[in-house]
Amino acid sequence: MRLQEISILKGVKNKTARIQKIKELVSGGAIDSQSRLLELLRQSGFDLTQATLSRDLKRMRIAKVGDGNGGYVYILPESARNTAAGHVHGIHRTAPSAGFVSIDFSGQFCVIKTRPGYAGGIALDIDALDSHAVMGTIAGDDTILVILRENESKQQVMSILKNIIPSIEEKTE
Amino acid sequence: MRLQEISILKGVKNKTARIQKIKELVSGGAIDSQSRLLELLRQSGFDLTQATLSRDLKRMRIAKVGDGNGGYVYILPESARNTAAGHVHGIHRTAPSAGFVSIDFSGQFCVIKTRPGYAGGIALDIDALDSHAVMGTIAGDDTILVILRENESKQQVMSILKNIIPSIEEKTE
DNA sequence: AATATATTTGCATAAATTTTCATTATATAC
DNA sequence: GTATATAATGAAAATTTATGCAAATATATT
Repeated sequence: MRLQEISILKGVKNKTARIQKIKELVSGGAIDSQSRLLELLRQSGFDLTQATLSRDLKRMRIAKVGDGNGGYVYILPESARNTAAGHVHGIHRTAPSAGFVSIDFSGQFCVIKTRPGYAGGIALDIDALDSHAVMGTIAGDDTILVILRENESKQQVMSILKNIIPSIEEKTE
Repeated sequence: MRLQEISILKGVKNKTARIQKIKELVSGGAIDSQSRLLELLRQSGFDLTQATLSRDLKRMRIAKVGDGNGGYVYILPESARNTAAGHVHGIHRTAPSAGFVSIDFSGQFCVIKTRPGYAGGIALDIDALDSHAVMGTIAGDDTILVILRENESKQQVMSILKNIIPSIEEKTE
């Protein structure tokens, strides 16, 4: 039953999970080559080759750009605007969490409060993650409603949101 | 006088002009490789190698991304957001500079290139400044002609335009 | 003007990325 | 279940992109 077992393992660490992990790693802002990303994916238990990774990145529209400091960095589509020339800063580390105030769950809804004016920007960042767990967002001026897919746990959503709002961790743990 | 001649040519087609041309070509959205871009640049009279082009793109933070249709496209930093899957948003502040591509001066004229559709909006913003230095603007779809008053220096005009296009400084190198 | 300093560039090559091809897995229909 | 079509994947080749280095050019200083 060797083959069977292997196939089960592959089923667990499937494409969807891998894609999600790639998003997480890339949004961290510290990936400068596919080999590096591959390394990290393998450390997370994913088994794939660089060829597959290249195809994933192509489909996900993840791009490699100069980081303004002599190196390169991989970025998620929506995050690209942060890299616009003129912002001396690195890639994602800056503001997304600056406007964050609180987060709350109720059923399949998640309500995020922000400082006035920040809701739109943060909602865009959430959309940029393009997570399966997030069905959509609606942003006002200081509130974001995140509509989740059924069967997605709070924990799962939290770990996704952590990518753009690092301070969530401190606030909730 | 061979060397002399060459240096004169290089002076004419200098880095600044090349950078600008690259922006124009890339914003056209039909570049899928550096060799293709190199080809077009050469057709425009620029003489450079792929190595230089690679370094230009790195500095300009131009990125290559999957085009969602099996191929790749090079994109300008600001354009990156166009590649995202469409979601409905409430409020989102977009800097007026989002559509800005390049700026050039010739005598009392200033020509601003924008991404398609942005010229009108940016021209409105320029008009709104109601600056004495700006006599008037004429906008097409992706180009704005700004007519300046005599005796107004480029620097002066630049510093005025910076109010609505903060990234001008870096963008024009 | 001459010298020193920094920047830009091309060439050759290295490194990274993409694609082709063959194979295996997954889903669909019967 | 078996057969057929579709999609995913790895290995290696092909292509594309990045870089070390030296020469050329531009910039600043005296």
